[in-house]
Amino acid sequence: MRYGKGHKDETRKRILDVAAKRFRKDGVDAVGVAGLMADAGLTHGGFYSHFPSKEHLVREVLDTVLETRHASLERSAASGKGIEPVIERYLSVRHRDEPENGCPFACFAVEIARHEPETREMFTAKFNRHVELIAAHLPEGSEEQRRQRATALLGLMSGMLQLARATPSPETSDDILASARQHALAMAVAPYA
Amino acid sequence: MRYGKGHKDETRKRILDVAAKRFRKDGVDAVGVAGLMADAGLTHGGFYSHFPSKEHLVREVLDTVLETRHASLERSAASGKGIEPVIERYLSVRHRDEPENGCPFACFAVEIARHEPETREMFTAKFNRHVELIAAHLPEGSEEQRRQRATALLGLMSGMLQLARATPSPETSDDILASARQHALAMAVAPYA
DNA sequence: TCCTTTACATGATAATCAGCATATAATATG
DNA sequence: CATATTATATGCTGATTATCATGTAAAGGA
Repeated sequence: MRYGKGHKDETRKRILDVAAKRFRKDGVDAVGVAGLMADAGLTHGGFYSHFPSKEHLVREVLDTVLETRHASLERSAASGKGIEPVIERYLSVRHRDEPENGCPFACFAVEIARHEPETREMFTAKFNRHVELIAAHLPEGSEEQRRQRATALLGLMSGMLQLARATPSPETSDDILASARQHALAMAVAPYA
Repeated sequence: MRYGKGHKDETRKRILDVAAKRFRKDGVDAVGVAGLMADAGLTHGGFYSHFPSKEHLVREVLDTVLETRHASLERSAASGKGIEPVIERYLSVRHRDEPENGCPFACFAVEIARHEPETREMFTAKFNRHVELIAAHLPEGSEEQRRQRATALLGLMSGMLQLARATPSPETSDDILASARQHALAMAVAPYA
């Protein structure tokens, strides 16, 4: 059946949104095309008129989620409140409990290492841009020092968020988040030596 | 055909070893029982006389790899050379390029968050024990401070190793490892404030 | 009003998955 | 030497996978 103008674009965006959530929540491998389309209120066959393959969808999801994440950080940076609120939000209970809306670095880093070079290069380009943005808002140190500090900060936060998510006991998990916040904030405000 | 004494135990261990490597290299979901058994020089049918299900294998692999890792850290600790060589080895090019023999925290943290509570509790128990062992070899600070520092250290190293693995450009990846080493070593020798 | 276009549905494909039932062959035991 | 045992192989199951070919119905243009 034929639908009104712009209908296909809306549908395509809906598939992307659903995939972006489910890939982060359940993992790329665990999400099938059929289930994905069902979640979007469609049947599986139509998928291939929107995306040439699942792999293409994966790359596009990755791209948009990284882009969205970066834009969000830019807004936070523009607010002029410094990096602390960003860290607090990243290592919050809410972010731990909502991976489907959360950081793509934490969700996809391990998976991406196994994807095609093209996908990995896209990921790295966005990663570097993200690091630069964080570095620009760190106090003290040379540009290179701040870039390295920003890289370590992102690695620390992503790694700790994963560990907090893996831990079933709420108290232990909260402890991990608390340790993470403490060290991330310290790392953000000043270099070590 | 009937084999000599101890043959089945050897075979079981071989399956475990192959799985431990392939799960880390390719991810749990991407590894099928048939392929696993083929890699062990067997056919798929015999698998279920060794393990009741793939899920049981996953848990056992996790258990043994975490145990092996812990024993390795204990040996390093017993050598009396401090924590620095451990950090250097963790954030080495070799460890980055050989995930199949590497740290289970870095490989499995994201996957484990999606597994059954029982599996996650086992993981957390071994994680805590590992943190305690690292903490015991950190200089300065109260016991609680060192525990938190050890947690952050493990999160930092695991997160950075993942990012280094995701990065296709060798130079950029080496940069990430260098940043990680610098900050991990600083975090290890002294508290922040 | 008719006809073309198109967004999606339906149903089929071959491949792969975990899991299981049965067959086989060799060894340990009598 | 005969027999019972058992580790693994073979081949099946039904479910699920990604992908594709064809069908259908409605909107837009004539």
